[in-house]
Amino acid sequence: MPEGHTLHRLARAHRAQFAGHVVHVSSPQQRFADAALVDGRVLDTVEAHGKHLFAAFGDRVVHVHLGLFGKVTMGTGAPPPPVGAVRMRWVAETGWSDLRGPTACEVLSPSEVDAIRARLGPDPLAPRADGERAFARIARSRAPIAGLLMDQAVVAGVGNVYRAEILFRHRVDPFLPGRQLDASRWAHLWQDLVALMRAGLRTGRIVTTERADRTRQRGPVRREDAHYVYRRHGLPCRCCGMAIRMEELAARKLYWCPTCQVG
DNA sequence: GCGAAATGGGAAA
DNA sequence: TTCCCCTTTCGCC
Repeated sequence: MPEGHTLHRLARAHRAQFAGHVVHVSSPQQRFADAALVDGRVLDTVEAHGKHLFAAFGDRVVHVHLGLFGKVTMGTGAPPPPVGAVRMRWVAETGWSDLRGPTACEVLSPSEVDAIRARLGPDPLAPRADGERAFARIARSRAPIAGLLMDQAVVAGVGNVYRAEILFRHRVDPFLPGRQLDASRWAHLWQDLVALMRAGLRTGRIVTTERADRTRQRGPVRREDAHYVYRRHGLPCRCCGMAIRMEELAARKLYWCPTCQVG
């Protein structure tokens, strides 16, 4: 489930399990030849910025981007025999981790990492993320807000689920040009996005149909009740009953309520 | 067993 | 805007 919260969870889990340990890095699938460059080194730390993951082994950094299909499985004890296409495997005395299907899995220098980070917008899950910086770009763009939210140079870490849900929660028309979005409306949306993604970081799920600050107090939300509009195309809006709509925007499916989200 | 879809993004046109 | 890549899972024969 690779939106930003997933990467921050992975960073945290890998720090907890591998930081300070010698890691044996390999590529059972053989498609990550550079594994040898970091194999046997001590892992310093792992950080996430948006949907990018950076694992530092001294001056060599493993950069991972899961893309749409990438997945990580990990465990303690001895690693199981590799099943399927394992691009990268980590094994340490504390456990193991397998990476499958990533868009990117490469070894970079610190300056190459800086270059990637420099082109990313603020990450709502970063400690002092600056929503104003994102708004500065939004406010001078004619592009639809739904597209801007998915642009990692504007906001890093938002994917198709969070963008559809955050727009619904604030009743924003997804096709509204960025420059027509009020600063105060954006400020509320950003604040809510931070809370929502923090809840996702805590729970490992994207649940948007209740207030983010209450997700721990209530019983588990059923899968079919977790979203307002995402993949609810044709189903009645939870607020007005109108059929939720779906349309492709920049090759990604966009879901919204045509009556709740206007103007 | 096969085709489609899935939380992405980069390069090419 | 269109194509292409990555892998697994699910629905439908």
